[in-house]
Amino acid sequence: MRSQDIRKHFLEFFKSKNHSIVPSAPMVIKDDPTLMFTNAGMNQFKEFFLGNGTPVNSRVTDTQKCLRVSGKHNDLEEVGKDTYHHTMFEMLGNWSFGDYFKKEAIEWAWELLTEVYKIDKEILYVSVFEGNEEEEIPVDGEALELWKKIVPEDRIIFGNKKDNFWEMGDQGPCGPSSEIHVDLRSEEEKAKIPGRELVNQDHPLVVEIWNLVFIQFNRKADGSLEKLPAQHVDTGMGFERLCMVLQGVKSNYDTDVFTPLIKEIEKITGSTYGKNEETDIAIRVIADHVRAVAFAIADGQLPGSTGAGYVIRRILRRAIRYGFTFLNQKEAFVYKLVDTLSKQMGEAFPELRAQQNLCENVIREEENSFLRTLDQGLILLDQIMQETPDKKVSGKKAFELYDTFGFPIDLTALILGEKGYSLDQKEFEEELQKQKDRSRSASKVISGDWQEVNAGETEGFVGYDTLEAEVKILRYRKVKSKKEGELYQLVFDKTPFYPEGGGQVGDKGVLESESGEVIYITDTRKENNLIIHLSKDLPQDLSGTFKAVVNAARRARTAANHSATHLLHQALRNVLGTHVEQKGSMVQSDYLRFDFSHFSKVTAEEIQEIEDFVNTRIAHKLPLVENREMTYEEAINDGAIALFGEKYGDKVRAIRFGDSIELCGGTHVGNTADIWHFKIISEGAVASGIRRIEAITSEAAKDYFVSQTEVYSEIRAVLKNPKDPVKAVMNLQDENTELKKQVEALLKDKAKNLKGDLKNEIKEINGVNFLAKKVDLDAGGIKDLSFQLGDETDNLFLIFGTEQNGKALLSCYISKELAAEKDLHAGKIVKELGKFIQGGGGGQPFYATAGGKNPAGINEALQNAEKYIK
RNA sequence: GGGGGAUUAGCUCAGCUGGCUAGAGCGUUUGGCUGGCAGCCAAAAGGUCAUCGGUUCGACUCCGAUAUUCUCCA
Repeated sequence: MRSQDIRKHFLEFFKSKNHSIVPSAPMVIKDDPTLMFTNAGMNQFKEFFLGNGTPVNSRVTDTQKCLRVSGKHNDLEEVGKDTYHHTMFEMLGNWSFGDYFKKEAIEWAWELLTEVYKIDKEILYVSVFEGNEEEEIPVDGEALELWKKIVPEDRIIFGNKKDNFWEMGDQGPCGPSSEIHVDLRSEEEKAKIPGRELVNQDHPLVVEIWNLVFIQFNRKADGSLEKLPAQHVDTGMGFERLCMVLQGVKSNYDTDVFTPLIKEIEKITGSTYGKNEETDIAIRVIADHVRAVAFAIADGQLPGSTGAGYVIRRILRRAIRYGFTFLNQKEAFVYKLVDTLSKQMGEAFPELRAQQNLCENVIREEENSFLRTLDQGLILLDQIMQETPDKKVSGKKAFELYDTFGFPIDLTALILGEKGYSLDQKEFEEELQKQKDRSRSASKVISGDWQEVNAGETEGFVGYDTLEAEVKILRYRKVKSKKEGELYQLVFDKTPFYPEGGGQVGDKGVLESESGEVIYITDTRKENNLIIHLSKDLPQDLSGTFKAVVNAARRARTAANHSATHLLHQALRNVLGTHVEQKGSMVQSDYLRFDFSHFSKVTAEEIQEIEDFVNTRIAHKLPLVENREMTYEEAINDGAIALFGEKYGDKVRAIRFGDSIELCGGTHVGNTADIWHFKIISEGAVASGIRRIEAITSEAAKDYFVSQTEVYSEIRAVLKNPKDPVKAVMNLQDENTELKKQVEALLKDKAKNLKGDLKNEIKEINGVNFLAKKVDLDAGGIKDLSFQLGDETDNLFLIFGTEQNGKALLSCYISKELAAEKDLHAGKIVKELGKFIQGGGGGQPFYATAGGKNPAGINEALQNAEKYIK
């Protein structure tokens, strides 16, 4: 069965059991601070488990693209070494939100595997949670009884808390799980060791394929469990593993999910899969990683140096590294695989096809830049080896190479090994750990339990139409972090405060109690679909009704910037072409930032055209037309622009100004006239194929023009109001360089004369050409003069003194030969003479200077100089 | 968000613990030689040593801040 059909059959099966098929959520998570990537099928439904939202259908099924790069069962560094771990994978799942529970979940899972996919019942094992005495959780007897009806008891295994009790995190919904395992070993192997002894033992051919989680508890901050009012089912089946089972192969990489990629890698790199273990690992690493990276980029996540972008960069660099070392790829090649991937998976995931061009460009650029890093690192490593005669390279050195210059540690170890050097791995690990501890303590967040104040559900955001509302506090908690200190997070029954999202910053404002107490709301965010208000303090009395008031001026400026962002988007597509796609935006009160795909610099003329386009629409006073109750399809049919990598609900909000229609949850002005004016202040690149425009509107634009005008008039005033200021400045510059040249020539002339005069004053004393004199030159001039005289006269001993800005300066020059011959040291001499001018000094044997605060002593110092050659 | 590094000629970079009058290669210009594949030889031009401040007799070098950039960690 082809992988495409395996996926289809799964979804169809649950559709026949009254489940709605929903699309995969984006792999990159945008508005959940606790998670960077979707790492399990349940992520997009988290809000339903937490009770923060209600699903349209209580039965849902999907295939979810997931990314795992850390965690108990998957470390990035392990992927590729075996045949069954991945960074990016698909998770097939079926879900019940307070609907069916263990009975149906278990029976349907068995039916699908054995009757639809026709997997031999004899090779399947199931596990049931054995209970945990410490936490007083009983054995999952319910699941056990259900399984007993289907499976012979000798194929039911009891699992401990680690394997069979599922938790989302330290806090939140959790519950026991039942896993289905499959034994793919040969008959001989099975005869030697029974399959049930290998379940959960990390055997590559005895693997878990489906995990059925029964969510029935909530874990509180103190570690205790409470029963949930509604019970849920959350299942996940690894798509790639299922394909392995159904296609009768022994490795995920032998399924048709991976074979096209592997063939292409063989072709590009001229290597063969299946002959050499090192080569195989490299090929698997690349095949796996290119999927993860391409999907992430298609979801809008570019490789970068922070957060999710950094994870993507690391994955891609690992692929490059393996290609570099084991497949001898010294030039960019990973990007060439995107085409194959897009052909193969573009049907199930159309974003891949749409973003193919971008994916290729971004990956190629990233490859080139990393190959440069590697080159640089190789040179540095060579240097380290030269500086290490005992051939024992310290972990500190290797860490520096890794930490500061980005040179991978495994490459360091490999090269050192080849050259017969050893590496202190332990010290390296220690250094790494230190760095981790530093970072962790800097970003640690401690959150307390939610304290309920008023019961009830929250209505959510009501601030499209109003900036003020009478609200009640539903719950609050205290959060402590190094960055922000102690803060309170408050949840209201409804709120006019816009939470940070869709690129727009969260609102600020105040909360007024009936008694007149005022609490400042410093920011508003969204977590698991819950709107959270941040404040430094809590009101004295939490129970009453409060007036929540948004900072209106700030919101108005933000709204102007957000609406301008839409017009800018439209302008870009008009002026530059429809290949322009939004790749990110940041809408604040004082400026806006817009990233978009475009492959060349936007010219000054185009910038002008874009500004004009937007300002024309501002001048046309286009009213806001808002539709909050459209379906996604209706909006798209109307011509609305949706964003890749964005998760849309079943009802969307469309924002329209004239011909600009976008799906958007942000706040906007009522009429484009409220934007006043739009001005681009910068344009530049953020990544290959991605450009960034920064712009300002309304008051900020006014301020900009005012300050620019001020600077301009100041310049004019300084230049005495010339007709053409630009020409005036250019004249000044020309004149300046001309004068500089003249001064230089004059000074040279002067020095020449002075030099001639001084030369005549040189006296021979004891075979040494000696001169001690006060001159009127600065430190640089004296040095110049000294060396010039030194070039022309042998056996020279010079002492110059000068007064500069009320301070005394002495300098001493001694011909090199003379210094060596007579054992003279200018530095020592000048130090001794320095006491006459109340100062100190030093330098080399042949030239030294001293400074002091007593210019009156210069003459005395000069008189004393002669004794050094007597 | 936290740490580390870098910023020197048009380009790629040296310049060690403060003091050799800031250098090299490539490139540019000029002159000479030469029948090519990076032609050869000679000479010259080209630098606010990122910016600002501090320490010092003296700062490219040490310290602090800023900007830009690379990199690791979260």
